[in-house]
Formats: sequence, C-alpha cells, structure tokens
Amino acid sequence: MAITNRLPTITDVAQLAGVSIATVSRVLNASTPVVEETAQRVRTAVDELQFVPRTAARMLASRKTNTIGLLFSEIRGAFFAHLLHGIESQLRAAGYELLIYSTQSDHPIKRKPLGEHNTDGLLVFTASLEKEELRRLNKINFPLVLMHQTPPEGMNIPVITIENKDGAELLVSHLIEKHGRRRIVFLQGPAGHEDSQWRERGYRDALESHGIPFDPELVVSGEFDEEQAFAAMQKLLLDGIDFDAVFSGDDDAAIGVYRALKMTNRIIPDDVAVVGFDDVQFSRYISPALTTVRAPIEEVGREAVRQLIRLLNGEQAQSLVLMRTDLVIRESCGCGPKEVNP
Amino acid sequence: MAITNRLPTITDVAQLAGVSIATVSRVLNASTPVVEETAQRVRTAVDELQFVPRTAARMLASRKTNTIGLLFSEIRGAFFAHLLHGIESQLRAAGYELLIYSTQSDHPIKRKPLGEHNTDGLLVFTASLEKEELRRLNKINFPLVLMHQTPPEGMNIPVITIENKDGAELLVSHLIEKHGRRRIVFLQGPAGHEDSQWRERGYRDALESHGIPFDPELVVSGEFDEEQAFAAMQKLLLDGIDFDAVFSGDDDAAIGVYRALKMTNRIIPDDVAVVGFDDVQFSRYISPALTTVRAPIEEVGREAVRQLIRLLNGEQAQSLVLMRTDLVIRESCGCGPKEVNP
DNA sequence: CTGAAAGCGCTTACAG
DNA sequence: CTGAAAGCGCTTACAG
Repeated sequence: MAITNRLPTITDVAQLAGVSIATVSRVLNASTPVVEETAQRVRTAVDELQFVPRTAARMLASRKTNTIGLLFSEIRGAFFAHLLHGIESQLRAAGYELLIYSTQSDHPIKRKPLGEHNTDGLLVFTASLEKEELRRLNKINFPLVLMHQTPPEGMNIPVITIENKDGAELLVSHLIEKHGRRRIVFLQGPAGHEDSQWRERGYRDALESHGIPFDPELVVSGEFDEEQAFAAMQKLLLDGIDFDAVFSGDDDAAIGVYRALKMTNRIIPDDVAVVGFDDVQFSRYISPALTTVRAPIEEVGREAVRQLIRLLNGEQAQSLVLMRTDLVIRESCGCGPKEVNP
Repeated sequence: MAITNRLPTITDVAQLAGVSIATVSRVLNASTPVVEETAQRVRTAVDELQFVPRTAARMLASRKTNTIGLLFSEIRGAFFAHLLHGIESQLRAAGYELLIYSTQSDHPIKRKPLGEHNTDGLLVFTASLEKEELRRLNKINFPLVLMHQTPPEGMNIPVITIENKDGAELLVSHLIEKHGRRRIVFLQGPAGHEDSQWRERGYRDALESHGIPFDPELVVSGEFDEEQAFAAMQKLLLDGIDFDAVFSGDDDAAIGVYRALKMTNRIIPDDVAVVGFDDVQFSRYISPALTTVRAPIEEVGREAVRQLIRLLNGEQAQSLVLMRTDLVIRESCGCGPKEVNP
C-alpha cells in the first residue's frame, strides 16, 4: 500500500513552468519579487501537479522546523482540553505546527521525543521535563516557555502561571469567615506540583491570619485525581478525623470528595463544606454546584504561545506572567440557593 | 536568541569516534550489525556530544516522516480529551509522532496543514477534511483512517465508529416503554454529522416500532453544543410545543437542556425526561444524573491507530470497526433513586 | 528579477 | 562488518 506514482517535486513544477527551481521556491514563499507573468505560470504548474512542498526538505534547507512542541504529563480531563484549545488556536494564527507529547506514556523512550532536533521551541507544562534536559536546552539558548512551573535555580526561562496562592487564600478565608469552618481538610496534588504547593500556602496563610492552628492531620494527598481523592477521604473518615470542610485541591478531586461524603451520608455543605480549584466545565453542574476558583486555563495556553513566539522572533519575553484567578461562589460552601432552580 | 554554538551533526560524531557517518547511522538505527567495540565508541561519542539526529534530515533521507496526523474540527469538551488520550497512548507504543490540526481554527489556511508532505498517514475525525482532499489522498494510496464518518461513494477507507443507531434506539425505547413518554424531542447535531444522522435514525425507528407517529416539530437543532441546545429548547418552550422528554443528541447538549428546563421550572424527570449520548465525565455528576449511552471514545482512538498502523505496514486494514455502545440508566429518565445518596 | 550551485544532515544501495 | 558516494527535496547566498 505504498504511494503509487511518485509525488511531484519542485523540479517537476520548474520544468512544467519553464523556470528554475529557485524561482518556484520564490513564488511559493514570496521571499523575493518575481515577475507576475512568470509567477502565474508557476502557480498554474503547482495547481496542475497538485504540488505541496515536502516539509522535511524545507525544514532541512531552511534550518527551521516551523513547529513548536508541547510537553505535558497527562492528557486528561477538561483542564487539558481547555489548555490545548488555547495553545492550538494561538499557534495556528502564527502559522506554526504543533507536535505534542505526553510524558505519561510509560513506553520506554528511545529518543528524546521533543527538542532542538524537531522543533523550534518548546512549551512545557508542569514538571513534564527533567531538570537535566531543561538545563541543557536552556544552555544552548533553545526557546522555552514553562507553564505552571517556575524554572530551576539560575535558569531564566519565561513562566506563565496563575495566582494559586491568592485564589486558595480567598477560598479558605471564605469558608472561615462566612461559614465558620475551622477544621478544613486540604487535599494536596501530586508531589512537586507547584500549583499544589502554592495552594497549600494560601491555605496555611488563611488559617494563620484567622488564628486557626495548622493541623497536619488535615493535610492528605488527593493527587488532583478523583479516585485518589475518594480514597483519601475514605481513610480520613475511617480514621475518625474530625473536619467540617474540604479544600479538595482541584475540581477533579472534588468529585471524589463528593462521592466519599455522600456515600457516608454526609450532607454537603451542611455537614461538610467542599471547595475546589480550576472551575472546569462540570463544576457548575454537579450537585451541589461547586464553589471554586476560576483559573483562566485557555488564556494560559494562549499567553504561553505568545511569549514563545517572541523568543522565536529574537525578542525579549516577559519572564513571568501571573494570571489572575477569581473566586466563584456557588453552593457547596454553604452559600446561595440550595438548588432552587439554578 | 539563536542557538549559540552549532549543534553537533552526525559528521562530528563520526570524527570523534573515528568511523564513517554510515557507521554512526547504523549503530543509531540498529539497521546493520556493527562490531560491538566500534559501536561502543560511537555511543560514547554520541553521549559526549549529546547528539540527537535532526528529524528533518532523517525524514528526507529515509522518505518517511514517522509521524501521523490527526485532523478534527474542534478541540472541546471531555469527548475530545478522551479521544486524544486513546490516540496518543497507542501511537507512542508504536513509536510514531503525532501532529494535530484543528480545522476549526478559522485562520485562512495557506498550505495544506496535514498530508503526504508531512505525515505517513492521517486520522480523520468526522467531516474535518473536504471530500475533494479525501479523494485525492485516497487516489495516491495515502494511508487514511476515518473516525465517526463513512467514506464518500466508491472510496475504500477504513472506518472506526460506534453503534449510534442501536444506542439511540434503545435509549428512546426505554423512554417510551418504561416511562410512557410519547412526545420526545430530538436535538440534532451539526449538519452532516454522521453520529447525529444515525442517532436520529435510531430515534425514528424507536418511535415507529412503538406506533408513535413522527412529528417534525419535535426535531430541532442542538448542534451537540450546550449553548445551541439551550437556545433550541427556549424556542421550543416559547413556541408552546408540547413534549414530555428530550433526547439531547449528546451529553454536552444535555447541559443546555437542563438549564432551559430548570429556568422555566420544569422538573427533570417528572415533567420532562432528558437523555444524552456519550457518557462523558460529568454525566454521572450532574443533577439529576444523566441517563445516556456510553460510547467507548478512547477505544475508538486506539483502534483507529491500530488500523492505520496496519496500513503503514502494508497490511490490510479492517474496512469497518463498529464499536458497541451501552445504555447507561441513571436518573434523568425517571429511573432510579431520586438522589438518595448515590 | 532569475539561474546555477552549494548545502542542509541524514540514509542506503553498492562495493569491498 | 565498513566506507565512499549518491541522493532525499528543498532554500539561499552569489552572480549576473
């Protein structure tokens, strides 16, 4: 099932149009003025042969791939769809191709999946690239932009991230001030995940500023994952730990929290208030509607592309873009109509 | 901000190892046996120089891109994340790269985004590629696999899709038989969307086999989209059309239906039963929990990759893979516990 | 404005 | 098992 008739090349076009391949290249790329009449002949030949320049040849000759790579750990959930949508749309507008790679694929990696050998620059989400490789790429001045992750010591790589700490602090303060909660569980994300670390800091600061002592018993791991959060909550319940609210780390984990609480007949928010983070698609539709923090995920993707393109154009990129988050009060915290008819 | 020191090439490696570039290529690709001692020297040189072969050069010389392309119309919602996850994981296992392109990006396309010039084969979701281009690619024997879309007349291109009609028929029959509904609205998907067409057929067949006359007034467009579905429902309500159930086309649209009904104080399922299609992440968590049809989306992605790889290997692909769907009864149809504590 | 030619960095018959 | 050489299909100085 191989390609049957050899595909046309630039040489075929040149012959048909009666010009040199250099001229064909020029009209294709509009890189140098070409007499209109000649250009027209070339275009006709291109159409007739249905010629499309081989990307590989073009990349090799021009020493540019016109492609950017996206590295991330996991394709999952609404969060990822939002991020990718932002990246893709912004990238197309700039005329770049997108190569994606999920480091979660546990198949042994022979070659470096994405790097200077196949892209002009890289977008790196959270800790999807080892520090080693990051350092190497940075050292050779390879264009990089990090998302939701600050660069290791001494590396100056642009970062796009969100106001995790402020959002979390507002959220937890709300539980304390408006709803009088004092025994608030925090479900951490994956180890080393910066979003989680900042959110935890916001959580702690909120406690501290309200004179509530930090209780390590109330901080457990939910991994930003429904199942893990469910398991963590079950353990907390079994251990008989006392609490009146849960900050689930992110919205996905909140689903697991809901399940665990409902399963043991706790009423949300009366018995236990629950809040998340991200405000993904389903958050407003679950019952009770989830109080959370809106993270501008799609915009993070867009902005990351913008900064990367600056680097690709030899311009300065902004070293840190911190996008604002907003509290979204719904019902799971204890506010609002208890499902009157939203 | 250009790459500072020239990147090492195969020639640098060859010199350092004291062999020809052909030998370096051979140990890198394990394409021909090389004396172990020599191979070792090459590997050492590769490590020392941190050499990674330029993808473009390799593609050009080998006349293979080792890349497959994914074309689809819209990156949106949980549906897409599931599909992409299936595709990505299966592709990595086979050692291919993934280039993605969303035809929705309304930026004028200069060059063909994905095709024989930059990929070895294409995965095409729904109608994301014009019939013209499909015919052209098929004619030159370019490996193609379609998802959720049968090929135009006379083209033999493998298809992976799901049992839309059976699923829809079961769903609607359930509404009729178990819940006595007879005025059932159907919300169509985008024009020309095959999933929608088959679901409509299932809907009609269910009506017919239960002796319920088809009423064109009850069929309106929801576009598989929350907002469109919301608008369509509002219009139906305003027009005073009488109905006792809604088959929303897909789960995303069901959200819009919920909103419109709740806004006008209709109780789901008592006043109006609602059912969806797909069983995406949020479906079990909305209130009332959505009765729907489970579509094995991730598996569709996996299977599409499997078939495409067969073609790439010169093997025969299965011309049609029809994946089964299952009815998922929850509460929005009128069954089950009215939120006892799921 | 246009062409001849070098070069991009690999792979792969072809000899040996 | 290994090397010299051709070739993959473009782009881009360099002349003219």
